[in-house]
Amino acid sequence: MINAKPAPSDFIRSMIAEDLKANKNDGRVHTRFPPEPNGYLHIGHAKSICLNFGIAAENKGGLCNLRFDDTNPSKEDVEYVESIKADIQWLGYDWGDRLYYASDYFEQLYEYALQLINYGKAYVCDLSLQEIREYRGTLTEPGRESPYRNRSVGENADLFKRMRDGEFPDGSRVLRAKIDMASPNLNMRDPVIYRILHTSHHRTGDTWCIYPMYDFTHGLSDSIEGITHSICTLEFEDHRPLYDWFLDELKVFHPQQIEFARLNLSYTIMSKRSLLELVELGFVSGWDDPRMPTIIGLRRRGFTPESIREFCNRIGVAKKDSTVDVALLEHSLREDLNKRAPRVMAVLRPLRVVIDNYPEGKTEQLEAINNPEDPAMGTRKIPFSRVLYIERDDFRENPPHKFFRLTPGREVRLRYAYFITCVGAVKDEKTGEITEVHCTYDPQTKGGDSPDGRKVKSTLHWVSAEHSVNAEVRLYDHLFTRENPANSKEGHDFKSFLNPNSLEILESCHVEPSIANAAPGEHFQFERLGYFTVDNVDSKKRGIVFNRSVTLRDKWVKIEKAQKTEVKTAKEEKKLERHGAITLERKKDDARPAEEIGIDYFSKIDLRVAVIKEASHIEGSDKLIRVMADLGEGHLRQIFAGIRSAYPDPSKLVGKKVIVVANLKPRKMKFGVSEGMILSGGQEGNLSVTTFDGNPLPGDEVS
RNA sequence: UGGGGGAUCGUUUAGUGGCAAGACGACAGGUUCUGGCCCUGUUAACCGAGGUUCGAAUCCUCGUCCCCCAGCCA
Repeated sequence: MINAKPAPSDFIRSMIAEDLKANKNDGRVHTRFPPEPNGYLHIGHAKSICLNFGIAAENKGGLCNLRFDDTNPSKEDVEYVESIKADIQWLGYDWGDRLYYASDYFEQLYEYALQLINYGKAYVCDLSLQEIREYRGTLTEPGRESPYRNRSVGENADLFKRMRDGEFPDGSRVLRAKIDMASPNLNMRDPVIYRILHTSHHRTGDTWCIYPMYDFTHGLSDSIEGITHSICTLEFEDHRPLYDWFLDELKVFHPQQIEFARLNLSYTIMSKRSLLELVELGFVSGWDDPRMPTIIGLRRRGFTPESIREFCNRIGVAKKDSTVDVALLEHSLREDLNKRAPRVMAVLRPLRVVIDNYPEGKTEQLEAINNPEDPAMGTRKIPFSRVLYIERDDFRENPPHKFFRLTPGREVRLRYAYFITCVGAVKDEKTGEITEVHCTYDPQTKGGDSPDGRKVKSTLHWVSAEHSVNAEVRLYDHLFTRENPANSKEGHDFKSFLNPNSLEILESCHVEPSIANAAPGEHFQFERLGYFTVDNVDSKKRGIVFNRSVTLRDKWVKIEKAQKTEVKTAKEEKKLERHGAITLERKKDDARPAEEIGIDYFSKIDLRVAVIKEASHIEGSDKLIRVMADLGEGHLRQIFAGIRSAYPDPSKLVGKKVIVVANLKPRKMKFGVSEGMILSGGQEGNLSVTTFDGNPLPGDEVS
């Protein structure tokens, strides 16, 4: 049973509860999920699915239909119909025998249209597309009535029948509702309800060459199916008067339309159009690319239906536009997989470890717990031998502060195996890269505990070199670098924020032998790394492939990051102060003196490498230089820098690599908008910008 | 400048005239054979200005800001 947890409460559910109390609709609750089969379902649709099917499930006798809104054959396809059905089922919902298509109602819809004509409430209009637009008026001016508005009922009926019979070409005529061309609601200015489209429909074939529009179709389909609550997204709010108008004029059963805010997720996009673009332009491998917010993409990535449903439960339903933090989605997955995923050991970036005092050729089978969260999942055996692999990240020749892992002279635990002590490291003389680490083990610590109560500061995962299985692992990160790529304030195209590091493929990973034959879709926790799922597309072809579904929360990366920014800020703080460039605003109640500004503020400063493409003096300013800088964003930024005194010939700056504070609020100046700040320092008289000699790329983060 | 909607911790959602609550995040600590899980604590909000009231996030007035609408798309 879905929704075992207490049902969430929201304004829609309260509304339905009120209706039930008033015995509206004879106590029936009947919803529907009405996708248009013109694309794949995404997490935003999941919200709607969970809402509609959820409400039906929560109410006694409640039902939810699946109805395809297939009124535009030029965009729709059976491929999408099938994928949508599969996705809903995978999410765990069941429409029973109530699978419908708006196209099932075409004949009845046609009759309704004829009825409207007979009531004098609809007319055939011969205006062109362009003319209809002109006659509609604007947001502030009323529209004008079509010269065809007052055709007789007989003529309208005749013309409409002939439209159906295919006598007229596409675009030559439409059927319009006769409402009010002066209505402040544009939707009520004689909306089109039928258009001519000589296009084959994926279900009705060539039976029809006229197709009904959404507004006409949707409400009447709801009515035909006896839907009590027709739940849709906010943008249809101003369509509600029209929804109501059709039902009232035709005097048929009148469902209630209720609108809620669609889901937006940080670091991704949700519009079908944009998603399609990513697929068609090849920025992703397909609708099922594990970085896509599509249901099929999330599924391939390793999300479970339970985690998605739980997520939908948590985000709530309201009318406020919102962007949910993707961290909440990730949290829901971790929470689910923590309970269910078996733990295994896998080494992604292998470093060879030789246990010098372990007998050559010997193998031991050590017992490991499958899931500490669920003892019922039992134990398994894993092979141990003299040569092992550990994670490269788990060894440091010169350990930073708070690094607890393996380092020369230090003893650590190999999970479920032995304590080992590092006695040496082999380096590639040319590159300086560590190629092998030598250790000794303490036979007394077999199983991972020391009889003398000795403690170690960390436990490492490992695999036996000889027994491990090679695997490919794909690491994913957010598809976009911006929280809200779709609506950038600067008006950039969402594609300019694609994250170049959203996919990293690791080909020489080693996993423990127990999962050599894991089935596609199986979930595991790779201890200390994250949750991984066997890829269901590429695994068969080329050996086993794992997708990283989500990382484990990781305190060490936070410590490491904090250490880096500490160094960075200590250096940069001075420069910024000297330049007098940044005044950090303190909160009202913040009692700290200004000189004790917290490190948090500085960790938010985004320093980027930029190449200066143009530099020129500005007429009317003896201090500023105007610079166009490339930060690798696909466009140049205009920056005004107060460095003219140091650069009488600004062209010297062209081609120089400099550091730019990239995340400052664009500042309007007399000469234009300044989109950043160039780091510079020095005393009066020897001021200069900070430049680079190495080979950093534009947009590289400076730390 | 017309119409329709919306503003509560960083994010999200409760609270509808009587103690501003939870979740995620962030931060700090405890525990630990996963720097995971778990536990504890800290941080942090009613868009603004008036008014009504013993008492306002909630009711009233006037503002401000944000979203949607000018497809023969849905």
